[in-house]
Amino acid sequence: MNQQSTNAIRPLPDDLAERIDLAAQVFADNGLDATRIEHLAKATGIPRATLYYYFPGKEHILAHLLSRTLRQMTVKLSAAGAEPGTGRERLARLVREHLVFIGGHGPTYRLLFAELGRAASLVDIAAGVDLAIMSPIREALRDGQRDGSLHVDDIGAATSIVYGAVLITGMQHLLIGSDRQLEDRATALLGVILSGIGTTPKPRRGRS
Amino acid sequence: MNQQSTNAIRPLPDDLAERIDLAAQVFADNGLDATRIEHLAKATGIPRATLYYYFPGKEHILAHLLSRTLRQMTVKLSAAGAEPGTGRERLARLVREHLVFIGGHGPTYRLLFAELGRAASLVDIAAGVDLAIMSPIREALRDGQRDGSLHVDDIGAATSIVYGAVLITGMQHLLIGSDRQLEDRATALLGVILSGIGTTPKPRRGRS
DNA sequence: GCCCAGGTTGGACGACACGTCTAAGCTAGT
DNA sequence: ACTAGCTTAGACGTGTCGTCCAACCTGGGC
Repeated sequence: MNQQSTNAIRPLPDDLAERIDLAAQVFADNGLDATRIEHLAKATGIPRATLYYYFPGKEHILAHLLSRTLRQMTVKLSAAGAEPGTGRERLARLVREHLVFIGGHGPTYRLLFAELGRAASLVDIAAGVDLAIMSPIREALRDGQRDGSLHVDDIGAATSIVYGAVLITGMQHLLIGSDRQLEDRATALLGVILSGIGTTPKPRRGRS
Repeated sequence: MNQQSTNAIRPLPDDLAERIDLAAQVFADNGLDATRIEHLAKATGIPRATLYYYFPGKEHILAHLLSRTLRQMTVKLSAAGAEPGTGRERLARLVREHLVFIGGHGPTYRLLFAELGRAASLVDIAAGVDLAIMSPIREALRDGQRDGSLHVDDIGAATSIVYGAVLITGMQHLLIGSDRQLEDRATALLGVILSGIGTTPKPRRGRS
């Protein structure tokens, strides 16, 4: 299925498909409202008339970038979730690959984040996020429960926790930066998610 | 400190301050770009010229709404976190009050979410979120570690996990809806966060 | 080499929206 | 009665989006 057809009027030539990616930084820096078509033309090297030859308008260019980002995440995280291993190992891989994706796709990821909060979006971000991000997590949790590597009473809550933790950590990384490597953060996050932060009425608690 | 002065040109009369809140739904439904001043005038009952008498422009009206929402959250969550109790009890209260806030402030909460992803915002949302949301969580975790009601090795990671879980759960509630009460979701979330989802090499794991 | 269809593009243009400004009427205090 | 500030409609200038036209380029077919 050629999903880009909903945002582009016609298939994009290869070099134009490459260059349009440069629009992501402009949108991320300015937001849809303050981004001018002239800005996009300058940043991408694609003349205005050519942009309108391929896209119905500014918002469709943004939608194209978001759809493409969701597809990339779907491919990446499905692959990470599908590699052999216990549910726990797959979950660890998902958390790490997701944070690495965020680290490597800062502008487009912030666009996705902003768009999730916007009702009038041309892209069904919520559906895309469910497919690309939450389904692999859910699968790993379910399989982990089955293979004994995880203990999950409430898969829905656990899915929200894992995704939420990655999202906030990723956004902090993008907005604030950090000396900690994303891989280290992934390990720390997963450690706390697995161990929990509760205490049980036991004389001594062993570290796992 | 009158924080609204950075977004309003002059203090707002009481009835105007009330009516401007109605703009939140318009912004949430349409986004900044597609929201027209005329839309805002219609929804709030405040004429265009009056809006410009009090605000420098459309974006400042949005900024006003966001700042006010952050202040409300700061008040609400600081209070929830400051009530007497163990760290664990305060954390439970914070999670519940936060979700309840989301339930009662859908439009403005989605605006905050969208704005966090937008670089060109007039409001330092990241700073506002840290003050309003993450600080109370951090405090509760720290105190829980001290009073023995919680066991937290990595407070930064745990803070991201708690806030992220609430955020995703709240957004799901807003976007998808649910039959589950927010209070129930809060309880479920906290349960999983406290227990963790890992397994430890023990013959039997007690439920807490 | 010629022809043709489609791609590429600059720039003119109409429509729309933001924000500014003016002026008129209202309100409350003196 | 006067005055200052509030409230507001509507005219206006400017900027931007998106449409359209026309000219040039490119590649394939004959």
